[in-house]
Amino acid sequence: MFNKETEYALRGLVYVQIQQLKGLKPGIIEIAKEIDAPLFYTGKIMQRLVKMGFLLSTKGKGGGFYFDLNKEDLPLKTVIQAIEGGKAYSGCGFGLNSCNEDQPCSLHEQYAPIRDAINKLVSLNSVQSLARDYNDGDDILLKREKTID
Amino acid sequence: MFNKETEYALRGLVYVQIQQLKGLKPGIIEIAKEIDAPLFYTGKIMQRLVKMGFLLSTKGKGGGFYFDLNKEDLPLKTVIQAIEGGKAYSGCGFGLNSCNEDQPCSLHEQYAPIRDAINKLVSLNSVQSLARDYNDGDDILLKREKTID
DNA sequence: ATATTAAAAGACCAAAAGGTCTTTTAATAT
DNA sequence: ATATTAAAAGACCTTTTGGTCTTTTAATAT
Ligand code: FES
Ligand code: FES
Repeated sequence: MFNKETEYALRGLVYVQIQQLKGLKPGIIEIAKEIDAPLFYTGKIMQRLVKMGFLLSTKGKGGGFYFDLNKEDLPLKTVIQAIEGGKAYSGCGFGLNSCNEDQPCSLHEQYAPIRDAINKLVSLNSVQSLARDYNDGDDILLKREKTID
Repeated sequence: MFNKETEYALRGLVYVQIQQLKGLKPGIIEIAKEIDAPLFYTGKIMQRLVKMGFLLSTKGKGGGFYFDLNKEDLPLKTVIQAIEGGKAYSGCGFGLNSCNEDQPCSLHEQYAPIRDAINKLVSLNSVQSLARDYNDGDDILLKREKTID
């Protein structure tokens, strides 16, 4: 669905928000462990997210990542677009030059509603809404135990 | 949506089928030009498809690519899976360990129907059905003229 | 036979994605 | 002030994806 960087970014952001709801400010080591992502890579990605302005951080003792409470909710789409670019889920399913209604490909009629649904999903869901959902009970959002076979 | 190799493969297969309906047997040079893909890369991909048993080819004069008429229609999904592997559109939208109903993530309820729709689309549409649709009139399946700006 | 044609095989290359690690900078606590 | 802590910066590496090109093999036509 998404590439690794986007996946780790979304999971990391949601994890930070979950902790923030508990009044905590997690660091890279904790985040990487909890979202089950490579430590240094997670660090790099979180730093990129800070530079992009999606969240804040402080260095030193007691430091970590946190959200500016004055900012509005961050839709998944905003993060996805910032990392993967606008082409994600905006183009033709068949790889033609940008999909449109006037010159639809054979798959357009079937694909367009799917693409619209994906767009809706990532627009309506935010880092904050997912974190709130998570807080409501289930503990399987970020890291799932591998089923024993 | 798909990676380049899958895109070129699908376009190439559909193009071969379209030509076959006209009694023709296109070669790499023609295919690459018509589907607007890199010549040598197209060649490599078409060869891989032959080796995978999706279509046939003959060398030498009058040679080219064609389908075994005795075989049944080739669903897009079969091609996609052969190239990109089974993980495509079978996993969790959030990157957890394989999506399932028992331990759904926060997005599962919204994502599952989308994933199912994609699966249905690539299962119900085949190289042959797309080629037949194409033959019905519109000429924009494989290569679209860039709109003048 | 042999010249021609076109796919098959495979070596090779470039860019992007994914990932690791060290050094530097900025907080905080003592 | 200085030791400690943790993010920032950035060099570096590996794998995958995407792509190019040459050589070989197998058809066909003369
Ligand atoms: S034109 Fe191909 S999906 Fe819209
Ligand atoms: S468990 Fe995440 S989409 Fe199904």
